[in-house]
Amino acid sequence: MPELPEVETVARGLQREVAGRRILNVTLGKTDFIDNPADVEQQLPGRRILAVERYGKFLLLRLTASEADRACGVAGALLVHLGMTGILRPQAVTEPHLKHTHVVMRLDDGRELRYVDPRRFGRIAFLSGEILREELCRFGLDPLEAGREEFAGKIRERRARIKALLLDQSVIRGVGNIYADESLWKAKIHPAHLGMKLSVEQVKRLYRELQKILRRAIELRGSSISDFLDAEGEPGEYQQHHRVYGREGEPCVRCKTDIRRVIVAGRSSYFCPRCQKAPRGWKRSARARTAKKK
DNA sequence: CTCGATCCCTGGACGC
DNA sequence: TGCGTCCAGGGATCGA
Repeated sequence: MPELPEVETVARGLQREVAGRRILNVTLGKTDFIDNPADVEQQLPGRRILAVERYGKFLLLRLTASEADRACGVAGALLVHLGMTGILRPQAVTEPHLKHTHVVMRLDDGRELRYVDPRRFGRIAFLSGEILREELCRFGLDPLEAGREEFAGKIRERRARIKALLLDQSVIRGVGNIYADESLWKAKIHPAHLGMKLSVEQVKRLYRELQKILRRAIELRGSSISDFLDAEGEPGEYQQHHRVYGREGEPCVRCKTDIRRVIVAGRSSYFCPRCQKAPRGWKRSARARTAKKK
């Protein structure tokens, strides 16, 4: 599932593979995850891909102004969110289309840039000018670019649970369930702690560990849990370094206590009950919630 | 402001 | 083998 390290890996691959290429035409399959399909179909052809960047969990394909109306044409960008199962990569025209191929962009080098996404949890949009600027402004800090003070400020001013804050793209952009749990474990913070209840020391540790984990995961080309592949069609390796994510019932590598899974902020959260002490009141309310549900 | 619930979607795991 | 059921997850949205 593509989070910051996976998207960064894809962005770097695409930058190598397709930056500089011109888009000749666009063919769409299912379009219910595309903001304005007609726009994508009409605006892309003729434009050149200037660069491919990562923005949070989005891929940002910077495009030139269109050839047809260079006089009044505006530069824009194609935003691609891979959702859970999205794969964006260039392939030879001779390669057969995989099932669930929903966007095909013919390039001027004879290849096709293809977007495949079985679950269609992703999003694609062509945006430019002020609209693009506004869209990007909705998101919070990039955890690798943010300073420690800035990061700490954003966390400690909020009463929401730290897990919810890490997942909230308008607070921190790019972190998802895997890297949230991994960094909280490393920093020894229970996911249900409230942002404003964390000590300066705890937030510092979280900032440091989150950055370290993200950087290491990028080096290993991300985590491939089920179907993540990068722009070259290769899986990542960071899943072999997960300490808590997906390891319910296995011993904590620090203290041997069994890893547990609870729902925090509506998401599965893996943690070590010994290394990551629950905040006061959490256990009781968690039990009450489970009981009520039954 | 923060929360949980619900929906979107498909494939994989699991039970019978 | 072949069903049905549950679950995964990011994000939008809605009501409490």
